[in-house]
Amino acid sequence: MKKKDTYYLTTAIAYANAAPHIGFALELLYSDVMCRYQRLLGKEVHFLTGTDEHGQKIFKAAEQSGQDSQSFTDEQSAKFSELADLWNISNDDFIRTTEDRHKAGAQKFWLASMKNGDIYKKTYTGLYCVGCESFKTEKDLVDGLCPDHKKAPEILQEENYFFRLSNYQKLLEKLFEKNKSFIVPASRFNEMYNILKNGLEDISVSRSKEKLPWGITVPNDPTQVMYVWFDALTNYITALGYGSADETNFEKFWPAVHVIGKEINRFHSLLWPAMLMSAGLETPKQIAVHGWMTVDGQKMSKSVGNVINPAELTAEYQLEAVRYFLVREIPFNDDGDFSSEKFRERYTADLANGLGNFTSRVLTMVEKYCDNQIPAVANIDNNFINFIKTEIWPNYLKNMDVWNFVHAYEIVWKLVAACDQMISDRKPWILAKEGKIQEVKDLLYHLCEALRQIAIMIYPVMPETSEKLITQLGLDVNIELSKSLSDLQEWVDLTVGNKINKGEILFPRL
RNA sequence: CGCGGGGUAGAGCAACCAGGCAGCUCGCAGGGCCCAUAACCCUGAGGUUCUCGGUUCAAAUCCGAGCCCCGCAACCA
Repeated sequence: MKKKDTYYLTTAIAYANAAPHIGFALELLYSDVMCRYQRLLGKEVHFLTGTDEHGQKIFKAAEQSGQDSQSFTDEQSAKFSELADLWNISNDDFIRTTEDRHKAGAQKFWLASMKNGDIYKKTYTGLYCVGCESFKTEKDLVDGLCPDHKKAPEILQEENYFFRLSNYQKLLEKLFEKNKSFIVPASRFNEMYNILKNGLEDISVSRSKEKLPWGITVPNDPTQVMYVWFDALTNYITALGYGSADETNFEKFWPAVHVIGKEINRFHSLLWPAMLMSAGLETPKQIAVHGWMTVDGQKMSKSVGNVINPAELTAEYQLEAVRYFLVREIPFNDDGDFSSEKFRERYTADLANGLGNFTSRVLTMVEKYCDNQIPAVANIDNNFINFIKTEIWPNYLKNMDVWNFVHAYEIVWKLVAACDQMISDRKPWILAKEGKIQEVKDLLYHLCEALRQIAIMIYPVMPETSEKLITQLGLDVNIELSKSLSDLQEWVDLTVGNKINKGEILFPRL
């Protein structure tokens, strides 16, 4: 089974107990950039996102809102798929854990794991807080009391199903040793590797239905529902049709690259691979762990009141600019800060004064000096071509490949700066006055071609701007974007004589 | 002694692994230009590289001690 031309990427599924958080938008965005890039590389991409809709918190949130759980989650989940549309996310599928295709698959998965002897019943004795309706650990308690309800928890026994995570200690270690980029960045890999080496214990993977009616029923035991994580993680394969009559997509696309936030790394890097091994399936290709966004240097929190609503953010600023800012400013492998001030700075410097102004000056000159047409070139500047070919593209590609979008786009803007500098050096307005019109045309031809290549490089992060640029150069968007990246990065003859379409200013000053 | 990351111009970061003129972006000051969105180009100012000690011809870099910030552990996105 050959899969080298496919690329399957998932975001974590968002827990749908509240309105979408900017952090999830960021995760969607990183994923979208990578998927669009992979499509440019010619891969057949399958991009999945969705919502996680079971568990205690959802059940309670629904109760509080006075709705039944299903209509509550219908409403919540819609907000997330709307966000994906609003942010121009190119996902191919959107899964909800309350869908039948997921529930059926999750149960199949349970049975596969159970058949291998990895799921067993055990009586669990724990400290149960009636107020919270959940078990507490010693560490949760303050002075022996539940911090939320100020009551001592009861000692309660419950029979649950457990997953033999401990069985996979050795196999997981092997997985980690064999593939050092199983988790990126390396710091996250090390974190998990250390936890792993400290030893894994079996974990409880079901709850009594009596206490928690909102979940997927354990196969052959109507008294129990699956623990949300055991349920949720399987979305990555149930969405591909695992366990259904048609497993074509599963065969074709699995295993996945999982894009997740650092807070759920354990579940994805330790529990999930063990679950997959238990069900006799391939482990994920990679876990890519991104950092968090701070606002004005502070952690976002409801009590501070600095939580950013993604829809409000893009209502205030141009979506493409927001996408660029986040990708350029919040490094994938680390935390990064958002502030209006930083946004304006980068917008003005990179988009308005940088790319936008550069586009504008080039197209205006083509209008003015070349009768609005892509000029014919007499002398090719090999230094310039080599610069793009050897300094820009390889660096761009190398960084995009490893989620280093910050550097990849830094490189692209180096090209913009080099072009601006070239205009200053050659002074086309003087050449024009001196009647050296072919020299002007040669220069402008090079600048137009550079602009075309820049349009391709920015496509993953600013697809609409990319298309605008391509159109302005008198090219056909559909034809250009259907070409392979190796063709697109070659220096080509733009269609000489093509009319350019100078449009609106790309990025007006704020 | 739980594990790990970090402290470098006003801000954000690079250089550290493998010691050799401390670099980039933004901001600031001055100059140039007139194709362009008051944009663009050039020059300049600005550093006790957290502290103390050690190794070395030479330390931001290596070693030791300390101070401070942060992440994971702990269903935060």
